[in-house]
Formats: sequence, structure tokens, C-alpha cells
Amino acid sequence: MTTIADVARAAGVSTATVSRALSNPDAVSEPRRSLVLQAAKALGYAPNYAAKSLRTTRSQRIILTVPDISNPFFSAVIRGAEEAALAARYSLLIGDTHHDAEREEYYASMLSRREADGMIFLGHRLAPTAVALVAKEGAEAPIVNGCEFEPGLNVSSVHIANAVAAAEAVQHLYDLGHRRIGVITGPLLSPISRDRLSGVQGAAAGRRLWNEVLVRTGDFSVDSGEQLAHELLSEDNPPTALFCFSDEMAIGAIAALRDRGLDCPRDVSVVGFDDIRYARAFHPALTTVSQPKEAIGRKAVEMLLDILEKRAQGLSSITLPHQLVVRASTAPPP
Amino acid sequence: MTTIADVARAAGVSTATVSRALSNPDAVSEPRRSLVLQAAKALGYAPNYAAKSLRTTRSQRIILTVPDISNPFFSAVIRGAEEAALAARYSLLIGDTHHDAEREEYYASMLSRREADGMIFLGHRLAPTAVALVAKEGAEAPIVNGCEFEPGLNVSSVHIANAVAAAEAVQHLYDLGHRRIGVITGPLLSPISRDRLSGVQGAAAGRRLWNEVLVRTGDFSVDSGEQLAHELLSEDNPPTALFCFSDEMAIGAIAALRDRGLDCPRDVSVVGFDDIRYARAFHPALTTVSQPKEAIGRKAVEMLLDILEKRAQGLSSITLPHQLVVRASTAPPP
DNA sequence: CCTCGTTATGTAATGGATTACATTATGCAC
DNA sequence: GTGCATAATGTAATCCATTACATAACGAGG
Repeated sequence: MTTIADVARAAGVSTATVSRALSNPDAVSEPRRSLVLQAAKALGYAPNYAAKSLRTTRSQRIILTVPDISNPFFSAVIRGAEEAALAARYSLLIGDTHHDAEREEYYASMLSRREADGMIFLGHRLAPTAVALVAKEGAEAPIVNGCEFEPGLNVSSVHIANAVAAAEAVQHLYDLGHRRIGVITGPLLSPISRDRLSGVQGAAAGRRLWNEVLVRTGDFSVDSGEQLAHELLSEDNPPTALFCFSDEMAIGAIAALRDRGLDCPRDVSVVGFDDIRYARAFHPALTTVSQPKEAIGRKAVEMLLDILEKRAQGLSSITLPHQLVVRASTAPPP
Repeated sequence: MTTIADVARAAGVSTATVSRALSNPDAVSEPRRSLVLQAAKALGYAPNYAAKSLRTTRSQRIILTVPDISNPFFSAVIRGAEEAALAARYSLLIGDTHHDAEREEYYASMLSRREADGMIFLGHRLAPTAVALVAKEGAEAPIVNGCEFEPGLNVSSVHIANAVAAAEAVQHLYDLGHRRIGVITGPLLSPISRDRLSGVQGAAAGRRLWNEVLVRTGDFSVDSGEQLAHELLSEDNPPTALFCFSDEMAIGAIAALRDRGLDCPRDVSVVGFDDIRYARAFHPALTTVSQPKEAIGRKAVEMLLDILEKRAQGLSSITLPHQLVVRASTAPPP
């Protein structure tokens, strides 16, 4: 492997000059600069990353943890984050936690090892190591929460107005004429689900539908959507519309309807959440709350960079715009 | 930040002993070992990653590039790869190339910077830096190709028997009674598509269907599936079945059918490829060639580790089993 | 022609761990 | 009790780039 000393020798200059020519070209006079650049190219020199990082105490790296990388909602967020990271010459390390606390802890420990300069976590739980860091450094801790907003964690976050979005979804169903609605939430441990649920309940209360909202708790998966839709439709007085807190659960719910010989949207309307890339192509095309997935990723990285580069002033919590996208899975009740 | 020297001081031993106690415990006597461990814990010590990596010339990191991280096929492969990497105490850096040569090159350059010990690429193109490395180190070059198999690249690879799988799909349609088949391939630059196409053509030739196979070249996306299905169905003598080289294109094709007032599978059968996580939940549930996605990722990492740990003997090219999964999108022709 | 400020370059310290080699302690055989 | 092998520990070199500080070169102003 070629080192900076090899290049210096080849170009007949000191290592300091090589370093400068490569990372701070203005500090070197023209003749030497091109001499160095030429030598570096000829030798195929690339600065050793570990050495650089050791010396500068910067890894130029961000760790992003997701509960499930193969969920297209998360992978879209990742895409936006990678974009922004790359633009700022950072690289993005992705950790799939499988909702497992041990893995969360492992990824968080990368911060203590200086393996990453900062961390973005998509989820609602913060690993102990990271909690300790927040306790110690407060708003300076290089940790940002994406998608969720859990005030108790004391970290900056980017998310949509979940309660508002959920209320809009209920309003849409109400406007179509639905008066009895089934809701399939995600785990209520997560603020994302609690916020959406409170939005639903607020909207229902406003419209005196309080007793007409049936709630089931799912886990965002297709299977749980399917199973809980069956439950809801087996009620004595079944709902005419289902609002699922993820598109995957909506897809599961529609499968359940089909199983029961019901048509969506003719017999039962279904609203999803997220607007994943298949929501449009699915049949029926899903009515869903669209989250600005790439933008969430991008913004999370930008916020983290603000912290890392000391531009941030205290904690911030940013709300990005969502949009109810009405497609073919909702219609007036029969 | 606590360093090894801090721990050594606290425990009253040398830094060498601390290092040994942590990474090679057997080399240290019991009383000191626990002394060190205790001190390390009390101080919250974690070895600086860059320093370790500089000294050992190992980054314990693998870079995995994918053309599109939000494609659930790729994210499933990633999942498997992360699994295997973590188990071997490596971490996985993921690079989304967006099919862009410049990004591919950027990620490949991580090898020269020793930012990663090895690289796995899902795709058919190898960045110049990586090609140079292969030219120089041959089978020792820490580079593995996942999903595709391009002999000219001289790298080890993991994939399924694409030609065989495609032939099976055609056979399935033939068995159902289809005699005129439309095929929507991926870009023919990639061996994956060429292999599948030759499988299709072989099967067609064997059954004297040579002139009954209409081929269109897509790009694996939902949109191209939709558009090309329209083209195929506008033919004078339209096919009664479509075989798409990705589930996404199959989903697009089914949308096109619906647009034209045709039902899948009653009027036209559709076969996909990959068995992404929505293939089952989609309506109609897709008949598709299932690839062992997680296993491909896992195996690719294992092969790379074999190279990195000098266990590999020359190049290898591993074929994992695929399976034609028959669901609801195929039926006899009308 | 000297001095001072500026620019360009070089020298060497530095970052934090690992590990070859040197040294000391321990145990066993005779 | 001595000698020797073995185990435990310490000392210090090493990995490679960056950068503070020192030095040299140069031009301008007096």
C-alpha cells in the first residue's frame, strides 16, 4: 500500500506538502501542487482512512439504525439520508436492529468507539449508551430521531404531524359517509402510534363518533393487518371502514376482506399510512397518508450535521408536511 | 474521551496489559484481568476504532453496494448480508449507487483507503478501481458479486441458476396450456437478464414455441412493466401469458391488464421473478420465481470472509436453489 | 542594504491502540 | 538450592496522516 511518504519521496517534497496539496491545495504553490498530484496519481495513492480519522478525531461517518431495512418505508428514508450524507462527504453506516435491544446497543456503541460521529435512529427507543451520552452532553449529543418524536428522550427529531394526519384520514372517511370505523394501530409503546391514535380519537370526539371507533393494536406487519381486520369484521356491528397505521397492515387488511368475500372499497374502505412505493400499484390503489420519506431522511442528516458542526442551537423538533393521498381503496359505505 | 492509558493508570497496569485483558483475556492473569475490566467499565472505556484499525490494518468492515436500496429484493439481500457480517464481527457499510458509475467508483475507492476490507456488489458492473484491484490481486481481491454472474469480471459470485429458473417458468406456462408468451426482461447489459432470456429461449425452442415468444426489454421497474405489457397486448396476436423478470414489472403488467379491462389470471397469466415480500399479499398473489434473497446476502459475505481470511482457494461461483412458487396470477388461457 | 511581513516548505509531535521484544516472576526437576 | 522453562507483565516501536511550530525565501518599504 502506498503511503504519504512514498508520494512525498516520488515528488521530492515533504509529507506535509503532500498532505496540504491534497486536502488544502491553496496552501501549496502551483509547481509543487501539480508535482504532488501527479505523483499521487501515478502511485495510486489514497490517504489511509484510519490514520486520517485517528488524527482528525473525525470519522466522517453517520450510523443510521432502522428496525427493518426491508420495509420500503424505511428504505426510502435511508435513501434520502444517504443522499444528504454523501453530499456533505459523510458516509452512512446502516444498522438493522430487528427491534432488538442488543443490536441497538451495539450500534450506539459505535459512537463511543468513535466509529461514527453521530447517530440517527428510526424508532422510539434509545439504547442505554446513547441515553447516557444525551444525559452527559444534552443537546450537543450527536443523536437525532427520525420519524418519531418522544419528548422524554431529549433528542432532536424530524417527523410529520401524526395526530393531524390521522385526524385527516378519519375526516376523509367521515366525509365519505362512514360512521363506524375500525382502527389498526402499531404498538402503543411508540409515540407514533399514540399520536395517531389520539388524532383519531380527537376527530371522532369532534364528530360524536366516540363510541364508533374500534381499536386494535397491530405491529405494522401485513400479517397483523390481516388478522386484526378479521377480528374487526367479525364484530356484531362491523365497521364500514378500516384505518391502518401502515400500508403493510392495509395490504393485509384488504387480503382479509378478500378472504371474507368482501370487496374493497365497495363493501369496506381501507386507509393506509406511509405511501410506500407499492401503494399506488397495489389493487385497489391505496388511499393513504403520504409521508415525505426521503425528506425525513435528508432532514435528519442535516440536523445531525448541524449538531456536529456546532451550528445547532438547542434541541429542535421539525415537522414536515404530510398529505392524504386519495386513491381507490376508499369509497362511500354500501 | 477515555483512552487505554487512562484505564491502565486506573488499574495500575501497563497499556499492554489493558489491551490484552480486553482482546486476548487468556494472556492475562485473573486478578489483573478483572481489575482491568472493572476499571474499563468504570471509566466507560471503548477502544478507539481508528487507532485499532490503523494498527491492525483491518477495518472489520464490508462495503455492500446496491443499485436501489428501496427495492425490497435488494433490501432482503442486505438483511442476510448484515446478519452474516455481524455474526463475524464485521459491520456492513451500505452504498446505494442509483446505477450511477461515479458512486460505484466512490464506494470502490473505500477499499484503497482501507475504509473497508472487502466489497460485495449487487449488479453487473464493477468500478474501475475495483477492476484494477482484481487485475492486480486476482482471486485474492476481496470482491464478491452478488446475484449476478459475469465471468469476464473474474470475481467470485453467488446467484441462482437464472436460465434454469426462467425455463421452469416457461414450462409452467406451457403446462397450463399457454402457447404464446410475452417476456419482459431487464436491461440486456446485465447477465442476469441475458441468462434468463436464454433460459426462456431454450425452453421455447424445445417446445417449438420459438416464434411464439415476444420479447421486450424493460428496466425492472413497475413503470416499465406497465408500459411494455401495454405494448405486448397491443400486438395483433397478443400473448396469453407474460413472464416478467422482476416482481415489480409483474405488478406493473397486472396494472396494465386491469387498465385494459383484462383480468389476471382469467384473461392473461403473469409470472414474476424474485418473490419480494409483497408477492404473496398482492392481488392476485404472484406466481413467481423465488430467489433465496437472505441466503444470497449471507453467502456473499461468507465468501468474502473466506477471501479475507485466506481460506478461499481461487475463484468460486456458487449457485443457490431457487423455486417456482405458483400462486394466483397464472391459470390456463381463456 | 536592512528589516519586516508574507508565503512556502519542512520538521517533528501527535492521535490511540497493538504487539514484538525484553524483562521479571513463578514453578518444577534435580 | 540452582537452573531452566514457562507464564505474566512491561517498554517502546509501530501504523499513517495531519498540523503546530520552526525555518527559509522572497519582495516591499524605508
